[in-house]
Amino acid sequence: MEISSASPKKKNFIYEIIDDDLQTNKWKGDVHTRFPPEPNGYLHIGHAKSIFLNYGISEDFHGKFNLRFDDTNPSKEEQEYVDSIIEDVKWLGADFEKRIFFASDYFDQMYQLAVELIKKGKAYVCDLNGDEIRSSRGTLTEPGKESPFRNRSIEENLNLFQRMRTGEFRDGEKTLRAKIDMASPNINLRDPIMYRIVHEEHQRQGKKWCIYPTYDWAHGLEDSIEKITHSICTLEFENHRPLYDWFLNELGMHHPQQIEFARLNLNYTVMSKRKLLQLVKDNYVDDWDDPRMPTISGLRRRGYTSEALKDFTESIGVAKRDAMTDISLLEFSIRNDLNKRAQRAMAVLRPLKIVITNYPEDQVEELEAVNNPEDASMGKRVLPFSREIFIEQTDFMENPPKGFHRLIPGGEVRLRYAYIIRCDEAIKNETGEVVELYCSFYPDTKSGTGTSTKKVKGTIHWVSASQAVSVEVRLYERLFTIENPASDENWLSFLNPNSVEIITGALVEPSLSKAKIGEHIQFERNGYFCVDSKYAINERLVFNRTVTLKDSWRPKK
RNA sequence: UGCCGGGUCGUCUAAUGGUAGGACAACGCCCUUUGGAGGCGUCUGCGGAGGUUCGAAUCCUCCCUCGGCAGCCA
Repeated sequence: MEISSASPKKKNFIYEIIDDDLQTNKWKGDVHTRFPPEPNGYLHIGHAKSIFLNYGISEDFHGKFNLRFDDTNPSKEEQEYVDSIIEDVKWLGADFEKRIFFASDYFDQMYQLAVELIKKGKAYVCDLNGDEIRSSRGTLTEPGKESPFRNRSIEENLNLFQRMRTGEFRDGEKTLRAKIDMASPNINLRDPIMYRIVHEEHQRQGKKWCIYPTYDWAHGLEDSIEKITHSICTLEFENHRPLYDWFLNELGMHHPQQIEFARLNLNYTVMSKRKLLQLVKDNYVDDWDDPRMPTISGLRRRGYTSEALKDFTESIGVAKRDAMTDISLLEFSIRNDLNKRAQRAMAVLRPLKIVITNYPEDQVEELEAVNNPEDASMGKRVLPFSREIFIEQTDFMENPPKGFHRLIPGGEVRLRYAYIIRCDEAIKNETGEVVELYCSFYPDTKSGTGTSTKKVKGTIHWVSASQAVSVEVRLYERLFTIENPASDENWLSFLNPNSVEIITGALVEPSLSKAKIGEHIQFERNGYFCVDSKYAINERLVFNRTVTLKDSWRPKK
């Protein structure tokens, strides 16, 4: 636990801004942030960065944090997304207490404020259609043309706007626009649209409305109504800030400060909701929570912990420069976390049978194994050992490269927690494939006895044949084969065909038969795994590989 | 040809006129009954050119370069 000080330590440029505001008493000591997702998809790790940033600020400065759904577009939003977002935000540990809000609950208020703007002569109803508005907006280098409806009387605007609301017009027939400056070098200020007509049922408001506010009009109002002090968003809204400020200034309302930071980009994946939706809809992945997805739900199912996600977002920092973060930083965070909390177990992914020829036929020994060498309080367990065991196929090589420390013909290796064995004979099938090993063991080399005079380079994991439990294991690789798939319009062609490998004949030690859904376990020498929540049928266990162990072994030439 | 915002090790990020540092990655070595973990070490960076200054990543000028913006999406 850290000692909280009046002025939290400087973490990034946003903390500096807030520090200054506190110094100058700009907000009378208040710090109030929010996370404002649109419920049009599942949250991803980029959202986690924003959530931890906003929630972290509220914690560090003893302020408040709101969860607010920016549900202003009924054609894209669904209740399923609202539910998943609430679950994910809670799972991340961002405590919004009772402060969960919906922009749609402010629609009446927003409507009244729009009327107010019309009365000030700062907004007008425009009859131009979409094409006409676009063509009259001008270009990046040329000013736009003023709408012929720009100078309607206040009375006419009031009347028309009211009739827009009551459903007298068809979709797209009219809009309400702010009257700002069609020649502004900032295109967002060229009489932006505040309301559009959409005859569509809203997931929370039903058929109450057929006009819906646009982001630019709505967002500042939402922040203002909730008395947000620091409205933190991503860089692409930088050009919208003058408009955010314009609306709030004209209305003379509480005026939060918008601050932009660079969104998270991770290599070898995509982060836009549109692309993630396409992966789901077109069945390139199983669902939003597919363990290969960068979604919060996907990462959770994959075995990531919220603590690791938080640690990751803190380690990458917050700044204004566009960045492409290497996935290895994320992997470091999860390994670091799981190393401390995951119980160890023996699991053989691709079994190779060994018969220990000098071990008694019917004998079963119980060997003691530590559950976590990092944490003695996690205790010990018992492993059965017998004449027939399985080891990893990759732990035996007939013609090993230099530096190979595992089993080779005539070579010796230690079986973790058990004995040192020697490989006497490799049995092959008709195609020359090694299918079984005959080995002998040295009785005085039992782990923990200290009676062994032998030294071996390698220690390998194993499971006892008769007690092992058969499970399914899913190994995941990066979803895309290139670092930045989003930069290519043929991004789907870079999907990794080997992003998941399903192994049905893996064998694990018997203690794992009691493993619970979501439990994190390290398969020694293999990686961190997590009991899957979806694929398991009946008694069958399915393990997702969260991440491999760091592997410093490189065959020398 | 417009406006806005950026450019510091391979990656991410500090330094706020005073020794360019950390983390990840990589590579060595040590240790190890997980080729895990841990320990030690090495490597590599201020986009460029001028200027101000005793002193510049930091201030000024110019250049180069990258990103965003022309939805009735957010």
